[in-house]
Amino acid sequence: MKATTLKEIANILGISITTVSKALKDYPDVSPKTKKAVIELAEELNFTPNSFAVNLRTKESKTIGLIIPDVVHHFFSNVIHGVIEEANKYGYLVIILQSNESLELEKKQVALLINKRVDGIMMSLSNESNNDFHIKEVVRKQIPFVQFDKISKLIQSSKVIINDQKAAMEAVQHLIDKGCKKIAHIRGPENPQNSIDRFLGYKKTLEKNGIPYDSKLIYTCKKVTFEEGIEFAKQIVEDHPDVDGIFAITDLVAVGVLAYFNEKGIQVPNKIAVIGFSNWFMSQVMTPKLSTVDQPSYEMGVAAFTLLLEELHCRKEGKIFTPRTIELGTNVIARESSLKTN
Amino acid sequence: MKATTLKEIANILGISITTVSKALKDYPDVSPKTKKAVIELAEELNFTPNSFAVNLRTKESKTIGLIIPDVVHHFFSNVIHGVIEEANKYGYLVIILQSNESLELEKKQVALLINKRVDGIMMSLSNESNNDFHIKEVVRKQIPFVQFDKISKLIQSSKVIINDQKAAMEAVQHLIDKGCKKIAHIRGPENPQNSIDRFLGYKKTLEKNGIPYDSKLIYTCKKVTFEEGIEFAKQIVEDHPDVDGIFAITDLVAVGVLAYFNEKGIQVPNKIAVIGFSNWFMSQVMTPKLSTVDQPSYEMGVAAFTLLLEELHCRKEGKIFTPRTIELGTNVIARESSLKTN
DNA sequence: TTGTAGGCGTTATCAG
DNA sequence: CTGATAACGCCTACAA
Repeated sequence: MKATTLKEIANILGISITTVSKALKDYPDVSPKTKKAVIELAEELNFTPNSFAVNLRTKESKTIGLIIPDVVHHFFSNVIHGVIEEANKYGYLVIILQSNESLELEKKQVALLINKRVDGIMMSLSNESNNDFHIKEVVRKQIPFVQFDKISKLIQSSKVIINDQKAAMEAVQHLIDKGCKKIAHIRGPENPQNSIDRFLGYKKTLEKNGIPYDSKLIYTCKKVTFEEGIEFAKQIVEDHPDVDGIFAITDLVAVGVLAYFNEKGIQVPNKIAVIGFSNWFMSQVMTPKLSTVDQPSYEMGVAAFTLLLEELHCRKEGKIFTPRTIELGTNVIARESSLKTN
Repeated sequence: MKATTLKEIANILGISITTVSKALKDYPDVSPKTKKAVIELAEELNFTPNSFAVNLRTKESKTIGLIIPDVVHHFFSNVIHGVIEEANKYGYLVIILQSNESLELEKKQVALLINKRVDGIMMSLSNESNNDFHIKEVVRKQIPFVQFDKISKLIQSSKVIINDQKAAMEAVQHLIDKGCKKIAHIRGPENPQNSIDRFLGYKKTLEKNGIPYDSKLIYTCKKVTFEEGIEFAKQIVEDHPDVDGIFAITDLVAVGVLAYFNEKGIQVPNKIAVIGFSNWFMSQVMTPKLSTVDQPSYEMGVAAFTLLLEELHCRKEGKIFTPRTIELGTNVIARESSLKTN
C-alpha cells in the first residue's frame, strides 16, 4: 500500500503537479472544474501530503519537544496533559523525553531534539542542572524555548512559574497560625530554583513571626522520595522531640512523613502538623488528609505551550522576540494534617 | 544561525557533495586525507544531517506514536516511561497522544499519526472503542502496530497483555480464602476487554467455590473514578448490608470505596474486605493499606516497544511479519484491606 | 578516488 | 488559468 502522491494524481488527470498542488491548497487561480476533479480524485485515493516532504520544504515539522525530569509523577503527568491538549489544538504533536533528573541525560535529550529539528522545546530542569551551557545553546540557536516549573533564572527565555517563595511563606504561615512554634523543613536538593525559593520562603516566614531560624531543622532530600519522607520524619522526632510542625518540599515526601507517624502512633496534627506542596490526588485520600499547597499543573502545561506558540509565530514573521514570563497562582489547602485541635 | 549543510562543507573544501556525504558515512572509497578534512570541518561547523531530508530519503523518521487513554494515571505514566526509555535506546523518539477515553478522539489521533508517517503506532484502546475500523486501517496499511493493556482481540497485531481473567480469579479467590462469603464486584465499562475479563474471572471464581453468582452484586463504572468508588460503596452497603468483600476494577475505585468506609466508620477488612487492581503507589499508603493485584506497567511499555521494533525490523527486511503476543505476569499483593482478623 | 545526475514529494516563482 | 523549473538537503547508482 504505497501512499498516493501529487504526481500520481497529476498523471491520472493528465495535468501538471503544480496544478494539483494548487487545487488542493485552494489557490484562487485554478478553474473550478479542475479543482473539483482534483479534490474528488484526491479524496478517492485518500491522498495526504507526505509530511516528510512538507517538512523539508517548509522547514518546520509541527512537532515540539517536551523534556520532563520524571514522567511518573502526578504533577508532571498533568503538565504533559496540558501541553499535549493545547498543542493538539494548534496542530502540533509533542515528543516527550525524560531526563531522569540527570544532567547528563538532559543534555543528550536536548541534543536529540535539536537534531530532530523540532519547532520548539519546552523543559523543566533536572535537579542536577546547574551548568546551563546546553540550554544557552538552545537559546543561541534561536530555537523557540520555554522553561517551566524548575527553571534557570539566568537563561533568557519565556518561563512559566509559580511564586515558590510566596507559596512557601503561605504554607509556613498557615502552620504558625494553627499554633506551630517549632517548624522543621524537609527541603529539596541544592540546585533547583524552586527548592531554594521554598526554603527561603520558609526562612523568611519564621523571621517575620519572630521565630529564630535554626539550620538544624532543615533536612535536605537528595531524590525527593516517599522513603526520604519516612527517614526524615524519624530523624526529626529523634533529633527534636519538640518539633510541632513540618513543611515538606512536596506531597510525596509529606506522605512518607505521615506514613511514619501513622506507624509510630504519633498524632498528626496534634503532636506534629504537616503540610506538603503540589496537591497530588493522593493527599486528599490520606489519613489524615494532607494539607498542601495547590499548584496548577495542567494550567502550567497550557501556559507553557501558549508561550511557545507566541515565540513560534513571532519568529515566523521575522520579528524580534521578547521572552515573557507567566506566573500562576497557588493557594494553601487546609486539610486535617494541619488543623490542630489542642 | 542557519544549520550547516553538506553543500557548504563541500564548497569550503572545494569538493563535491557526494564525497562529503561519503566521507561522513565512512564509505571505504574515500581517501583518508579528504575523509579527515571533511570530518574535521564537519565537527568544527557542528554539522548534523538535516533530519527532514533524511526522513524524505529514507522514508522513515525514527519516531513512533503512542496513544494513551489517560496520561494522568499512575499505570499509564509507567507505561509511557517504559516505552520512552526503551525507544530511546534504539534511537526512536515517542510522540504521545491522549484519546481521553473517547472513540472520536482516538480516531483523530490515529489519523494524525498516519499523516505524520510515524514509523509505528502503539496504543491502548479507549473505553468507548468497539468499532475497530480505524485500527483495521492501520493494520491494512502495514503500519507497524502494537496493542497493549486494553486491546481488541479481533485485530491481528502484536499485543502485550496480562491475563486479566486469571488475575481477577486470584484476587477473588484471595478474598474467599480470607473468609468472604458474599462478594460484590465494581466492574469497568462494557467495552474494554480487560473489564470483561476481570468480570468473568470474578464470576468463575464464585462458581468454582460454590458461591452463587448474583448480578445484583455487580456495579458498573462509567468512568472508573474515585467518585464512583465512593458512590458504589454507599450503594453496596445500603443495598446489601451483608456483603463482606468487594473486588474493584482498579485501585482508584477501591480507594474511593475505602474513603467512604473510613468516613462512615465501616470496618475494613473486618466488616468488608476490599481488593483493588493495578498496585498504584497510592494503595500502599492508604489507611488501611489496600490489597491489590500487581500489574507490570513499566514492563508493559518496554515489551510493547520491543514488539514494535521486531515488526519494524521485519518489515524493513521485506519479510512477512507474524504478530506476537506477550503475556506478562501479575500477582496478588495482600495488604491490610483484605486481612480479616475475626 | 572523485564527481555527475537523478530522485525522494512538495512548494514557490515565474512564464506562457 | 496552467505548467515548467528550480529548489529544500540528502543519498546512491553509475560514470569518469
